[in-house]
Amino acid sequence: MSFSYEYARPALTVDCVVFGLDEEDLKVLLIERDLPPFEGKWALPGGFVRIDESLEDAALRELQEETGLKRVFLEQLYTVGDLNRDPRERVVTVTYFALVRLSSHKVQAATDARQALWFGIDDVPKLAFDHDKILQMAHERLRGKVRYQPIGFELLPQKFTLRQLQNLYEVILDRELDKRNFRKKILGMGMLEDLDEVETDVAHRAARLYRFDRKAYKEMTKKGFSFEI
Amino acid sequence: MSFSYEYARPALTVDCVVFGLDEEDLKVLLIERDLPPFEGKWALPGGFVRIDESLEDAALRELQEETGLKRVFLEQLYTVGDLNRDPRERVVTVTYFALVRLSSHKVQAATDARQALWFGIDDVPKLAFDHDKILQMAHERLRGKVRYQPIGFELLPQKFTLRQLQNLYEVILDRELDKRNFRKKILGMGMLEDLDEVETDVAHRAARLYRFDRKAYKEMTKKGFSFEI
DNA sequence: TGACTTGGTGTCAAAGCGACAATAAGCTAA
DNA sequence: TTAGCTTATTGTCGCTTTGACACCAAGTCA
Repeated sequence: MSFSYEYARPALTVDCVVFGLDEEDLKVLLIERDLPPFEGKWALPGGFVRIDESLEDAALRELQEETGLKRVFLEQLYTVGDLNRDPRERVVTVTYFALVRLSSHKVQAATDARQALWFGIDDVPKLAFDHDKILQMAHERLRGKVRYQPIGFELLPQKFTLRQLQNLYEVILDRELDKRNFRKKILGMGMLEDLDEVETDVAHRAARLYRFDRKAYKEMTKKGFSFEI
Repeated sequence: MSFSYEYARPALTVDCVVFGLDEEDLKVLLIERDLPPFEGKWALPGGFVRIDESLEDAALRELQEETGLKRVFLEQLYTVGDLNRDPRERVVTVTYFALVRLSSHKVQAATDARQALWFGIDDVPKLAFDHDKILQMAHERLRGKVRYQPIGFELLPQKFTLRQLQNLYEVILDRELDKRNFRKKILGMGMLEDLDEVETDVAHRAARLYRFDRKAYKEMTKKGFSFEI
């Protein structure tokens, strides 16, 4: 069976840049390709869009098929359609990006992928296609977004310490923040719920645990509050 | 002649949201469709991507063909691929948005369009396809962007008065700004060149003319300056 | 020349920002 | 038991930025 059209059509794919936080390092999820072209090379998880699924559904499906990741929140990033980005033929790809809690997602390679692995953002090898460029764009978007949207919380465990939160911002923004000013600012926003618990199994004074208060945050944005770090 | 593929492929199009400023109103460029579907309805200029042109080239070509507009600066906005957004078949569209000086661009309908016209942003009729949604998204992007990037200058004549600039921000942000504070802030940024000229043909005291100093602005951003209104 | 319209300017109080250091709590090892 | 180590927690102060606010200047027109 085949499909015919009056004019040539580019193939349409989706690719996903998934970020995670592992203790103190920002990581990105990559797969090792099991098919040509670029067989054996590392690449972003992704694949062809089927005619009867939305773009986001395609991205979610490919992500699950190739890495085992389910139910992540995807945000569209950019659509790349340069003429020779795929050696086979004209391919246009819609890219997505996502943030996940590394600890709560087991990854496992499957269809079309030999392996799925988390790479430290500074240890990413040369990627297939123009995926380096896409990854770079996603990284920039992350840096930009984290400053005015509370997306950092997607990357942390549900319960976290202020030190973890600050560390996350320092890793993503790639600069140090003053501990006192950071705490003052974040706590002053009133969107952290103090759980009245402390962390355990640390060899020093235990820090208090907090939780992101989604409801409070929504209320605040409705009233014109604007998050900013 | 026809083209066959093993799997069904969505058609790929581009659509453009072009904003302009007319004295005091924000306008958007629309075309009246001359072909089914939605023949006779107003829509965003756009059309099919050819197999041998980049997405942006396609957008520029369609814009020129349908409205006569040339050499505009396009920025990619979003890619829409819902299943039934086109009654004919599955169509995925990559949307772009642009800002132009209304005065320096004559528009004229051509291919596939009966007319090309500027509509006040509040007087836009019901559009073909899901173009209403796309326009709304573009409008939000514009509002968001204008606050932290000096894009407003794309919409004004090269020489402009501070009143014109302030009016632009008021129209886009949809709120009034304090004249003194606005001038203090904008002039304090040091990216306006005082031309030592005044406007003419006004029935009151003539205002000084300024020009956006692109070079100074670039220097400043290099040094970490961040534009913000 | 007087009335009208818009252009252009400065101050002050409040809030927010960044720089800065000392004590508290809990663990470990002697 | 205690000394020492590590990290948690907290507040002040000066500076800058922000937003509120009102009057005179310049030019046109009748």
